[in-house]
Formats: sequence, structure tokens, C-alpha cells
Amino acid sequence: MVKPVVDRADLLPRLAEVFRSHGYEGATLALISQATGLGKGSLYHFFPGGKAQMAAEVLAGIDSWFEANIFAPLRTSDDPARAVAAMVGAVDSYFQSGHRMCLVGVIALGASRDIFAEQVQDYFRRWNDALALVLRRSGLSASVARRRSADALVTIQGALVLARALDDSRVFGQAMAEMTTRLLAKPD
Amino acid sequence: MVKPVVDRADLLPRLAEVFRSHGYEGATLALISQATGLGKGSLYHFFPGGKAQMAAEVLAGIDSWFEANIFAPLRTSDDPARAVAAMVGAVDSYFQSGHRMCLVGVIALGASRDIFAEQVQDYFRRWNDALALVLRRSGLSASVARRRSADALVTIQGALVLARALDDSRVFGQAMAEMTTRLLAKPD
DNA sequence: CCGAGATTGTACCGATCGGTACAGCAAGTC
DNA sequence: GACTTGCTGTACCGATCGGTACAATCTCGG
Repeated sequence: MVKPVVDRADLLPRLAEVFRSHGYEGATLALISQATGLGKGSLYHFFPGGKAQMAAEVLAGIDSWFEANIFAPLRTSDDPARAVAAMVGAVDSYFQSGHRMCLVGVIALGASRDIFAEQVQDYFRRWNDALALVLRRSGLSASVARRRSADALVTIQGALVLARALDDSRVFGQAMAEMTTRLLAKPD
Repeated sequence: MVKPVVDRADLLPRLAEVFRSHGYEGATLALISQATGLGKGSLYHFFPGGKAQMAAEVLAGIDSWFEANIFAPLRTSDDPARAVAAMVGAVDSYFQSGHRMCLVGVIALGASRDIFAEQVQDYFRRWNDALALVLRRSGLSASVARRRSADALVTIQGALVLARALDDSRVFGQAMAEMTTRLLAKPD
């Protein structure tokens, strides 16, 4: 028995969890209905656009969460080491130390990739830009900063995949730790 | 028009490509039929177990390819630097410089994860063991060797995800290059 | 207490899902 | 040329897919 949802704000996180753990195609309306406690009638009342709209709004919600809690802090920080540490902390808590998947990554790999390609690219690009900016500010050259920030995104996504595949969240923690020292290392 | 397949050996790669680009749930029998040029009758003649058997045999095929071309060379090499370079080269060519996805990773993220959990874990664990072994032989301590090999697997998976998400295979190439230098670096 | 709008459950739609049954066909063997 | 054996196309199955229609209900200002 799932407690029914009252408003849209409560709805999005539940939808997100369904898409996360089943993928876009795997998230059937039956599953969504069960996870939210809402019948199809209500679901289509809130999202006349159906599954596609649900996923799009979930993605937008995730995007704005990252914008507020990760990207913006990176951009505005004047203490790169602190900013990177804060990012890693936020990432670790958001992904529950590797137990939770990255929906953006999941969608990028799925068959629905083309539908959401723009949002996916935007998400990773803005993250990459924000991280490169703060690294730049720490004294790295533009090219090194961009290389390191891309490496960080690669590591985060890969760590999530491997933690899930091996069903072992320790690889995520280990990867985050090494990634942090790599980000903050002196320019080579 | 797809040229019909003659025997099972030709069949598996085509099946693999379908699962790769659509995921397990996204790979419908209609898609499989189209990609192989075989009707359902033939498909179920070769694979009485249906989709699950197809995917299992595809996974087994991939596993044995990696065993022969990646894992075994790592294990038997007495020149770690050469072995690592060979692995990176083989990985780059197998994944077509980031254009091709890793089916094992795709399955690990999908809803069908539980069905193939054992094969997935086995694949990554054997890769990790083989790579750690050769790193060990290069003079690294056991713990450092394992850390670095896990980092390499993380990087490969992450690079594939990000290359796909950004639709830019350069991030894959860049990540492979950095990973190689990290693998072959002197013990910290 | 009433009416209006928001919300809901349910019946239903055509399409497609994975899978089965089976008749037909090709090719070799005796 | 009969007979087996391997392969193939096709019709069909029940279940489920995403989505629609709509009447019943709830909520709340007036």
C-alpha cells in the first residue's frame, strides 16, 4: 500500500524513482500507478502528455536540483577546494553512496535516448562547464581544467554503473575519493 | 533489407547489436526479427528459451571474447606496460572509440538486471582480477593494484556513458588516454 | 446548500508484447 | 521416390502496453 500523493511536488520524486529503477521503457503505467498510488485518470489529469511528459518533468526537476545544489555553488565559489569537496559531498548524498542510479545516464543509454537527447546533453554540459570554471579559478589552465572536469563526470557515471553491476557501493566511495584528490591535485 | 543469417555464429553478433542499442526490454522480437532477417519461427527454433536465452548466449559470447582477447592476455603477460597498452587498444577497437555501448553495462542498469546479475558480476570481477594481477606484477602493492584496476573499469564504463550522452566520442578517447597514464604511473 | 472546477476510478481502445502451433518446404539418406 | 530432419513463414494466443472517454465524486467559495 502506497500512500497516495497529494500534489505535484510529491509526485515528481516518486515518478523519478520509478524511471530510475526501471528505465523509461521499463516504467510502465501500471508500475507508475502503483508507485504513486494514483490511477491512470489522475496521472493523465496531471500529465496530459503521458509518459513522455512525466519523464520530461522529472528530468527538469533533477536538472533544477543540480543547478541549485551543484552547478551554481561551483560557479559562485571563490574557494575551489571547498567547492569541489562540497560537490563530492552533494553527489555522494544524492546518489546515496552509489545505491541510487543517475536517471540522466540511464536515459542516455536507453532506447528513449533520442527523445531526451537535448536535456541530457545540457545537463552534462552545464555540469562540466561549472566544474571546469571552478578548477580554472584554482589556477589550472583552461585545457587542464576541462580535462579534469570531464574526467570527474566520467568517473561519477562509471562508478554508478560499476557499483550497480557489482552490487557493491564501496567501488563508488573509492572512486569518489580518488576523483577528489585528482581534481585537487597540483597541475601536472 | 537485411541479408538472412546462415548459422548461429553469424546470429549472435546481430542479436548483440540489437540488445546493445535498445536494451533488453527495448529489444522486441519484431526488432530482433528485422535485424536478423529471421522470422519468429526460426528464432524460436534456434532459441527455444526465447529472448532470455538469446540475451544469455549473447552475454556468454561477449564474455568469451573478452576472456580470449582481454583477460587472458592480461593474465599471461610478463610485460605490464605492454599488456595495459594492448588492453586499451583492444577496448578502444571493441567499443569503436566510444560509438558502441557495453552491453554488460547496459544490462546492469536495465530492469532485467536481476536475471543476468551473476553473469554481469562475473564479467567485471574477472576483468578486475586480471588487470589487478598484471599491475601487481608491475611492482604495485596488491591494494594499489586493485584500486587502479577498479578505477580503470569505472573509467571505461563512465567514458562510454558520457560519450553516448554527449554524443561525442572524443571524451572516450581522452578518458582512455588519461586512464592509461594513470595505470602505468609509478606507485604514489 | 449549491454549483463549478478539480480530481478520481473504471471501462474500454487499438497496438504490440513475448510466445506457441503447425503446416510447408528444402535437402539429404536410403 | 518415400522418409526423415532441419528450418521457415504465418496465423494465432492471452497479456499487457500507452492512451482515451467519461461519469462519479470530492472540495470549496459563494
